[in-house]
Amino acid sequence: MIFCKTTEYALRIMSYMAMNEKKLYSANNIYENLRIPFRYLRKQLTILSKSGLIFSVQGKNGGYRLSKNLSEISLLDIIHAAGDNQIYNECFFGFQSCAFKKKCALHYKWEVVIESINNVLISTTLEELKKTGTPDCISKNSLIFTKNK
Amino acid sequence: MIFCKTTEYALRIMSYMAMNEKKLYSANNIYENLRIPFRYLRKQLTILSKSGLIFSVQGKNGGYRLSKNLSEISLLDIIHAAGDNQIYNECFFGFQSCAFKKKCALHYKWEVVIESINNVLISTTLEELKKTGTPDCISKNSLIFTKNK
DNA sequence: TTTAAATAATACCTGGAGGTATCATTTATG
DNA sequence: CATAAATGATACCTCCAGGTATTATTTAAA
Ligand code: SF4
Ligand code: SF4
Repeated sequence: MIFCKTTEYALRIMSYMAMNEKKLYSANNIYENLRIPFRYLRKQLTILSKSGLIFSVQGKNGGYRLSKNLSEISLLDIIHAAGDNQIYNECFFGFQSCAFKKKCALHYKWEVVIESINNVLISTTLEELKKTGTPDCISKNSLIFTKNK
Repeated sequence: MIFCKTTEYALRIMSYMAMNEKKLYSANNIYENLRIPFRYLRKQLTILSKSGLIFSVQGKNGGYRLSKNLSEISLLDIIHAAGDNQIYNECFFGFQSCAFKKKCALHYKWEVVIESINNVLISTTLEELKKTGTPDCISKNSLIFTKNK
């Protein structure tokens, strides 16, 4: 699945919030739509707030709102904001670095894969996602995971 | 890093053993070259044996040997043999399946990435790896991780 | 000014991946 | 046949991602 759950959650949340960049989304609202375990969701939202990609408004009628333009938030930004510092290493076998001139059969093949991943993550912004309306898809999909608060 | 450690270990082990398909490799030999934590390595070797990709010879001078032709062992085979049942899901957000006609902006973009991963895993066999001599690279690289038995 | 609805902080619980430790079994060889 | 060198089986340890629980703080609005 490539991303860890927490990162996936962050991607879902941010994509959902991209629906309406002006709106203040409460944790409750997000929970109702994404069905991410409530208390964990709350925790992640504060983490995302601290990252600066969104900001929070406390008190009654509070919530969260994007703090940048959609076009200024890439998927990679979100991944980092979620605290996922995983680097998409280029060695297929997971070695830190290859000290050898002669590369194995996988080296270049895999480099292409890694680059295509990074390319998607860097070049795709929330703006692009909004156009095709992901969040709707997301919220409906998540109804599969029926959980109680 | 895409693969879990255990899977990485399996890939390293099998690639190393592909160097000489006739040879019986002892756990000690593999340890000396790959520096995978010894007892864990032992455990993984028995798992790989049970999977059928390699077989073990017990007793003095025993060890492990590939039980198929190099061309018959793909990277995906190895991953499965290592007990890694992860399916390379096509939904970027990690949803099980998309019940919607209208796909989000990431759907096709990501499908391409996933397919390229699966393509490498399915189409690359140990035969191909042997040609370029990965194992040497692997063994030298692993000396970085100096551990004691 | 009190209350209720929201977020913040903090500490704890849990399962499973990765790693250890110990003992049992197999077998070549002197 | 005794020994040493190998693998097999099993049980345990440890850390951390993911998830819970509790209490504190902020603020709109009745
Ligand atoms: S040559 Fe192969 S083993 Fe060495 S760094 Fe590249 S992918 Fe990894
Ligand atoms: S359309 Fe988007 S959210 Fe829906 S399954 Fe495809 S990638 Fe996932």
